[in-house]
Amino acid sequence: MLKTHTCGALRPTDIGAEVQLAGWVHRRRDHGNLIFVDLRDRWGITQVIFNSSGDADVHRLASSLRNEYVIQVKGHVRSRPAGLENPSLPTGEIEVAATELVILNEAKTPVFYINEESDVDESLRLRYRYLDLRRPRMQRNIILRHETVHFIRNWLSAREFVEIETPILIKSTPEGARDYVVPSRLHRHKFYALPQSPQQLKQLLMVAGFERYFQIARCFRDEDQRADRQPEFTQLDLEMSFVDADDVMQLSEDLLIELVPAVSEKRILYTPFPRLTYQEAMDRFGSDHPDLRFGMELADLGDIAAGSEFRVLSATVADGGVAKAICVPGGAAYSRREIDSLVEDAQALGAQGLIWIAYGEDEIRSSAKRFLSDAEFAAIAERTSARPGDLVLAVADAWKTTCTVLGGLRAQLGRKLKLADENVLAFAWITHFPLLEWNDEEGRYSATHHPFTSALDEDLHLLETDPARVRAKAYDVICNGYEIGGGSIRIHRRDVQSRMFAAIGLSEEEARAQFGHLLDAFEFGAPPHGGLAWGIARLVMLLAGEPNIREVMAFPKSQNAMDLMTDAPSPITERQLKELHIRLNDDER
RNA sequence: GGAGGCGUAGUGUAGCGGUUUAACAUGCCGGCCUGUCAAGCCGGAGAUCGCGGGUUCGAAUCCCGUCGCUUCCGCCA
Repeated sequence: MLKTHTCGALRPTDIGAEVQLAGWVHRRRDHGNLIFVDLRDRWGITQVIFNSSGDADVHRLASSLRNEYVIQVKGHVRSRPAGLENPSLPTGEIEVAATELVILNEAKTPVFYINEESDVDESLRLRYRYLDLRRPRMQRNIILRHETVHFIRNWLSAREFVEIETPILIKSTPEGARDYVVPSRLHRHKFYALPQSPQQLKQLLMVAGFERYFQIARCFRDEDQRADRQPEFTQLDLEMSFVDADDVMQLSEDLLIELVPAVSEKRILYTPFPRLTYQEAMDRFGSDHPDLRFGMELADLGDIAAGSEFRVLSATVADGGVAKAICVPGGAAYSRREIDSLVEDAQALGAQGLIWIAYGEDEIRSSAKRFLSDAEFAAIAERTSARPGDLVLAVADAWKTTCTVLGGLRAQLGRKLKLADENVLAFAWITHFPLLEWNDEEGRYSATHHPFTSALDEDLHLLETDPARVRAKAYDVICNGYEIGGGSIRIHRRDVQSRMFAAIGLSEEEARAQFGHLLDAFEFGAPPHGGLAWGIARLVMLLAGEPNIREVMAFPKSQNAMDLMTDAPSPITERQLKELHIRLNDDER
């Protein structure tokens, strides 16, 4: 070892010891005859002092040090003079008086500050990720991620789960997200796909009798990015046999409840985790992954709307739509411009329009001033608990549109008004998702979750007659407005799986071609099974209090899926293309 | 595929409603300095204002296009 101690280790009890440290020059303060160097490694910072009254060569060499030089120092530990301790450093009571100095490597001036927290252009950070990762924030986050994964592995291993790796080169299936594909050299014109998740493989592991499986699994989806979404990501993937939905939820809830205090300072708001049905989550919060750290719930104005002279309201309700509203505390003070921008936001979210009512101290301003009676304004205020000074935003539209628009505004205003306590994690379960969703584009139903999800026993008989009403044995775990994970009890019977494929418009032949391995397996004694998967980075992002997923990934991609450091994706050679039997279509470049 | 934001010395920003030597902070280089810890003081270098085109007597500034980063919608079994 080039060092006897880390830069975070030395304490007053070490005074007098001869030590050797190695690390990066975090900062230097050159007083001429006296040079202070803050030496940094992963574990901390130790002040090293070079004095011209000592070895002149060492002192001269020290004056050539610059930020981020990699050095090795030998010296003895001594206490700092009285009154000159640095209480903000764990090593602040001591310093190392250097007797020897080796410059292990010089460094160019960093392209951005490593030694202070400051905003840097994202593309620079990504291009020089190895420098970005030196910064304390990133070191903390990456280590937190390690601790999280480590805890999960130990916890599950202690409960007889087996970690099993599944292949990265698998079969492409057109259902679901767009696959990343890999051309085959040995098989002309054929392709592997990278897994969107190990879903089918873990089900086959249940058929294989492992009963309790998990994996920290890399997954790939060729879809566009979001702040919480990368094309390549890591899941905690988990599957169990002979369980029902409650068993899987309880186990992962227990894991989360023990994990959070073990790795973070965050407090879990509600235990046990509240359980909301999909219907209830949409009705009350306008989202299937609402932020439960604040209220601002959607109020139903159905009865008020039904009896109103205001046609926009009454006709919508008469046509089977709904009318709902949220109350924005203090919103009556918003300028007309701010309100107009909320109307625009609502339209961008899919609403035909947004009715706003500003309840002032002595007068009411409203976009529906001419259409609503005083009694109706009063009834709406009562229903939404609006007080003088508040702003009510109402939407009348189809149920789902109304809910998602108001849910979107609720999320946006919650952030703007800082209604959420950032030290808190509000976990909850969302259950009773619809099994199928109508896909307008393809003119057929598609699976809400995935086509291996089983229906509620009491709804299964509707699969052929009224598919939209079938609810799933599926559950999502949500936190602070993010979907952290989801899972389900799977179909384990061949006949039921065939009915499901038929319900999403897959012919027997197509099902056979795409999922034959699964159907076959179900004929060899598949046990009842279910599981779930968490997005590891999303969870760590919340634990770290970070606003986006890149902050907890060592080497994330940019929004257009590029690796700005290595410049991937990049062209390949003609020879590689030839081996892969691929000819590029230059017309499409 | 669509909508918005940003792009000015190494870095972070100001200047944008037309007239500047393109400003400030920090970093960088040099000098002074024996108790600093975001060290201090003095001096210096450093920017074809992302790129291309247009309007104008004159463009960092206005217009068009393009590239990069980012946020959102679509998409994400």
